[in-house]
Amino acid sequence: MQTHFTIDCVIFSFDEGQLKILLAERNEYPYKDWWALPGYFVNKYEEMEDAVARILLEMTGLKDIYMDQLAAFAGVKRHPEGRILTVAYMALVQMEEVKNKIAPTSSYMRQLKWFSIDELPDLAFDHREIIQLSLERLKKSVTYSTAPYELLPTKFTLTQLQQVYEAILNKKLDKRNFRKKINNLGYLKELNEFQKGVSYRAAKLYSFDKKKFLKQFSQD
Amino acid sequence: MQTHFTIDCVIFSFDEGQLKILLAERNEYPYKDWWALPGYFVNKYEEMEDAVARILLEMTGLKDIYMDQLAAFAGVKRHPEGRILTVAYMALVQMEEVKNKIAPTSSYMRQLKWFSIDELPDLAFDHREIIQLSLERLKKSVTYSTAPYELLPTKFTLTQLQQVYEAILNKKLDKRNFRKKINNLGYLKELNEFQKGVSYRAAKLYSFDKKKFLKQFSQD
DNA sequence: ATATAATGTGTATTTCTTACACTATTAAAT
DNA sequence: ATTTAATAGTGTAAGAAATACACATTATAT
Repeated sequence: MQTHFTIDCVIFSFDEGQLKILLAERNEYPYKDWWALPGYFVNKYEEMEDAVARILLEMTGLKDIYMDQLAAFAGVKRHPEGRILTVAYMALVQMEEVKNKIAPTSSYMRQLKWFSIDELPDLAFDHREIIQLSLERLKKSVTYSTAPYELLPTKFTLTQLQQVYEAILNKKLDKRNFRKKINNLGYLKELNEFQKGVSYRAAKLYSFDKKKFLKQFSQD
Repeated sequence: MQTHFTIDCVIFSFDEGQLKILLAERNEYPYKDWWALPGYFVNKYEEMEDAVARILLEMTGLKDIYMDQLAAFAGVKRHPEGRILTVAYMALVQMEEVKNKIAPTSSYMRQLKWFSIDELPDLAFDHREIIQLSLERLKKSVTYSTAPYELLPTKFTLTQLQQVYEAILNKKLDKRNFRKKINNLGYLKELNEFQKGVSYRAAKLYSFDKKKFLKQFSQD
């Protein structure tokens, strides 16, 4: 009637035109030496969301990360020593902000590494299934959540935004149609700034107006 | 590092043109005499889904009920005696099938009663929040899940179907536009049967072709 | 000056969404 | 037999959104 209680995080970022997930190499049985989602036990007097924030801070060095609960996984056979219930969360970070952090190690985790979502290794426990669910959730929410903008820097080009959409939806989009749609969203701000450091025509930068976004979706 | 583990069910049905939820009157502290979602502890060696099925059978007398996990609720302060993690599920039943069951009672539950969703009593714990979430989930999924058909008898009229949509979406729909859309779904079967026992023109009956439905949604 | 690599733009077609009102059918009441 | 009451069932036009599709523009590097 009691169960162990952990949280696991599917931490996404966007880099080199691809969605990536941060995985940890386990240094503990079961599944020693396997790759797994970062996660850990929730403390007795700790709120679940605080535990997620704690893990995210430990893994990425960042606070106030976008997070969204996916589901609870509680299979009796998930762990050989009896039920360990895990609540899976999805988190989104900007690669720029985490790239230069020193990956922490610990007794139970040998290293952290970003994997492209189409080059994932074999995974411990039911973590493959959790990732599958997170990808579906991300796909469904792409047009009515802030997800794409959580994955991009605050100033981004429309091409970058399109690439994020394409990575999440896992299909190519038409450039002109995409821009037409984007223009009608009403919560993107065209800046008077341009991309720098590229050896070709610099693209205009845009920013995301979260207030306007929230206003739109609160009316429905 | 361990927690109590329960499941709670938001059991919906459709009756008298309204969505209804089955609630239990508690006979135990805390929240003695309050109304609450039906739920109970998950046994040590019992799969979570089996526990849900067990509760649903107990409350409705039915097996093989549609169920869908909503989310985990794990607030430290949910229960005065310490964390009780609950995984909330949404279930959908046909009122006809449960109407004549004898509502069970037990030491911890005084009675069961169906409440219309806009006449809910005060609720124990965070159950109001759980119901809120279930309503939003139901709304989002109405067009791409089998939800409307789980709430209706196997043979139903288009007016009944429209009423279910209206109850879920909480708004009136135009009859002609609704029927036009429904006609294009491709997974409804027009039967050569008519409503009986009404004192006005009898409406044609339709049935839901789950196979066709699944085929359509597996291609996306 | 030229080559390169990506940016940025318009139109025609089709599909979907919305708004809107009357006739048809059945049972019950007279 | 006729009338009444209640719901079933039906089409069209206008507007909005989605789709398919190709080329001139601009900044940098050589």
